[in-house]
Amino acid sequence: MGRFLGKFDYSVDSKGRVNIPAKFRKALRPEAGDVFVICRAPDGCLRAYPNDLWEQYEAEINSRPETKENSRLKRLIFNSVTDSTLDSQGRITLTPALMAIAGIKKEVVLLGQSRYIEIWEPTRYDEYLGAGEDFDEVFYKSVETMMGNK
Amino acid sequence: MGRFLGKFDYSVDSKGRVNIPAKFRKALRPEAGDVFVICRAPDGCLRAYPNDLWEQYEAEINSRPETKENSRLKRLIFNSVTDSTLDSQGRITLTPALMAIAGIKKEVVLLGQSRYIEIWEPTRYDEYLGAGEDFDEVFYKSVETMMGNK
DNA sequence: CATGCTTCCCCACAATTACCCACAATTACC
DNA sequence: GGTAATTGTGGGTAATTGTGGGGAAGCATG
Repeated sequence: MGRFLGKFDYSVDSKGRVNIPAKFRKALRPEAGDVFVICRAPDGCLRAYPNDLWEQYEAEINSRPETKENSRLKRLIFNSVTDSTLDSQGRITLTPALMAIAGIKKEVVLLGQSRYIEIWEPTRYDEYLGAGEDFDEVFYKSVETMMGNK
Repeated sequence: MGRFLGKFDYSVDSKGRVNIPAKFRKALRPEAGDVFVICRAPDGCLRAYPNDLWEQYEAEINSRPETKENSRLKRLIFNSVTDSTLDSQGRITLTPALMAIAGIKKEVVLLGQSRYIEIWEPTRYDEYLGAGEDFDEVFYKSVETMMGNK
């Protein structure tokens, strides 16, 4: 319970609304109160955090020393952060600013990442996954050790 | 108890449902809650992990620092992960995406791998076993490698 | 105060999925 | 070896899900 698994392809309607898979809605803890916090993430995608998890993340950021670098990171993050409550059909709404950052137009990929959800523009997503080492290489290099030992 | 042994040939119906051998269902620990997590595995097959085992794996991934490399690994893994609960007849459901990855159409081979189950397309499975070094070679080589490293 | 624009809430509908039942073949058991 | 339970496979139906759009309720603007 409380985990997001699976890849889903959805469309964005003219109002910027994006469906959240029923599976993910069921995985949402009641503490999150049907609220997602959406922010920009590395490699050109967005992340939707359940509200309760975001609060932990926010606390962690605030606890960092206020160096020049941390201040800049904080401003970059908060510049595009938006919270969105699920509507009665189970959708969230993306702001134009968020869509611009991720290059999202009419289609999105939703990627369950266990504790949060990533939102990608489909083409950008395919290019990201296609670049670099392929699955078997990465698997044998990094995963096998751990899976084998436990 | 709690181990999957044996090779089974089953069919995939029009809804993507695949039977799980009664023997495997009995071996499933109650902590798994009749849930399997199915993901892509090396050499063109799939793996079905009992939920409790998968959760250990997931926790380990989540504990890693968010480096560029780890992020990519995480996305590659989660890209093809789906969880499936046994239905009332003891079957799991494969998504079209998973079937495409493994080249599965109408038939599958289920291979008990002690802690998890591998799912293969029959032809691909036979070719994999037939190609490359034979049993004796691999066996002795593997033992020697272990001796050398210890 | 009226007008336009946006935001939210509700309704509608096609497609998909989950749940249930059925049945033949196999296996277990006495 | 015969009978009863279990197992593997298929399909039908009802509920859910994904998607779109309409209309009321705010909020700024002229």
